[in-house]
Amino acid sequence: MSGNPRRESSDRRVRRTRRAVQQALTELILEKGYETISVTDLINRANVGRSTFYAHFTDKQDVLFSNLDELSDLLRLSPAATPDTLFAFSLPMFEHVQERGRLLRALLGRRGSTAVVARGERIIAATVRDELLARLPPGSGPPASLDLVVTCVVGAFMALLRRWADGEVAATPTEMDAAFRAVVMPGVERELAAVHALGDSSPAGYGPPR
Amino acid sequence: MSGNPRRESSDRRVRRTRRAVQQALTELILEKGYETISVTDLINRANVGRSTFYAHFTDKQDVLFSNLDELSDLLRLSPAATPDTLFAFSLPMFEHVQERGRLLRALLGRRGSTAVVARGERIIAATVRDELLARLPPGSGPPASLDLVVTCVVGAFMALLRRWADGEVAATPTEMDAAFRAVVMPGVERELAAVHALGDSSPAGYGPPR
DNA sequence: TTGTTCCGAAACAATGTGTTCGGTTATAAA
DNA sequence: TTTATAACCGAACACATTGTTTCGGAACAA
Repeated sequence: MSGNPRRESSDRRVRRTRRAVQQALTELILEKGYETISVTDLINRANVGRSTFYAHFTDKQDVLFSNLDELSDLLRLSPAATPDTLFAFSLPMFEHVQERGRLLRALLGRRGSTAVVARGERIIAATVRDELLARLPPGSGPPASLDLVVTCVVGAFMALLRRWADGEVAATPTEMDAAFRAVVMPGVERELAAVHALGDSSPAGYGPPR
Repeated sequence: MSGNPRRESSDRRVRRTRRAVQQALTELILEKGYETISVTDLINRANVGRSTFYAHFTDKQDVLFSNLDELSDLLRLSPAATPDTLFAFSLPMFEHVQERGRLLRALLGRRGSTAVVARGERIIAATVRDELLARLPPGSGPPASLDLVVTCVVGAFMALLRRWADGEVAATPTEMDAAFRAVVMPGVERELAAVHALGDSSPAGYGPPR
């Protein structure tokens, strides 16, 4: 039993221990990738007793998440702060990933953690959903297709981000953002227009462009 | 040393053993999901000795792939067979996943195998790439943005497929296909038109829709 | 029938996980 | 400064998983 004591402890020893483990994790991620790291690796690198580790963290994943809490806040940028452009998160996100450098790239790429990707996916999905909802006629409820559109958009974005983090593509954040928008925006705007035209929340009017 | 002896053995015992293990795997996947299955689980369920298992397969993953070889062929449908409509694979794919029922859904969903998803991703990416290349002016080489577009499209498709396999969305294959096309096609067509208009392979003319 | 090949069982080393416990030491508070 | 306390270490433990090896016996193709 331990988990995350939300706030920093007053005892210097626990701060020391927690930081040592967290830092050991990021070092090891960069060296061998997240999945192959064992708790034994972690405590050796951190110079921390086994029992001590389990007094602070339940898991390898627990350490990872304790490191990612700050990041979650950073991801939650501009939910509807700029209501003029859709998907405002895209460019800042690519930029942020580039700045934070190797760690984030290691976590998002192929040798990274499924859990981190899933977490990011959830946060971005919520953001996209909110943005789209704000663009819909206020009266009607969310159209049935909303979640599918959100899934598409987030899927495309995360795929770009993952490939980019893997270094398989050489491009600037601006180029990545442009590619994302170029593929996704026309379809989304057309969707929004269709819903507005129908007035009602009846969403079945897709049909292939044919 | 064993791996996959491409063809069926003539020895009945070998066939018997391999099938038992393969079937045990699919049963266990449906019961507990792929990731948590251990080799020990497998040999207990299959009633097969430990040494026997390793005489036939190198790995848990080896068993999985031996089961999936047929599937790979099924995925490789209509690469350019119907040059009139883009992304012809989409609808048949959704339909196929629905027909094949629980096993494929279990493999693709959240509790499924990363390896399977990655494999499917690669195959579909190759298909999408070929389709788009066929639509480009024949003289010029592939524009630099091609791979990004492919990544977007495949990312959106796989995200839809995964969510659907997870049962989080109740929709028919036709509806899924329609959602996919509605989001993705307008942007892709606009891209293609842009490249055609520029005549040359210079692809930098994106720019956010602003 | 006969020689080959496969099979099951058991034991094995190696590695990892999560827990417990007694002794030591740093820390915060008095 | 003293002191009670909470955190630490390290070793040992039980347990699970993996992949290898070695048998005698049984099924198989010819």
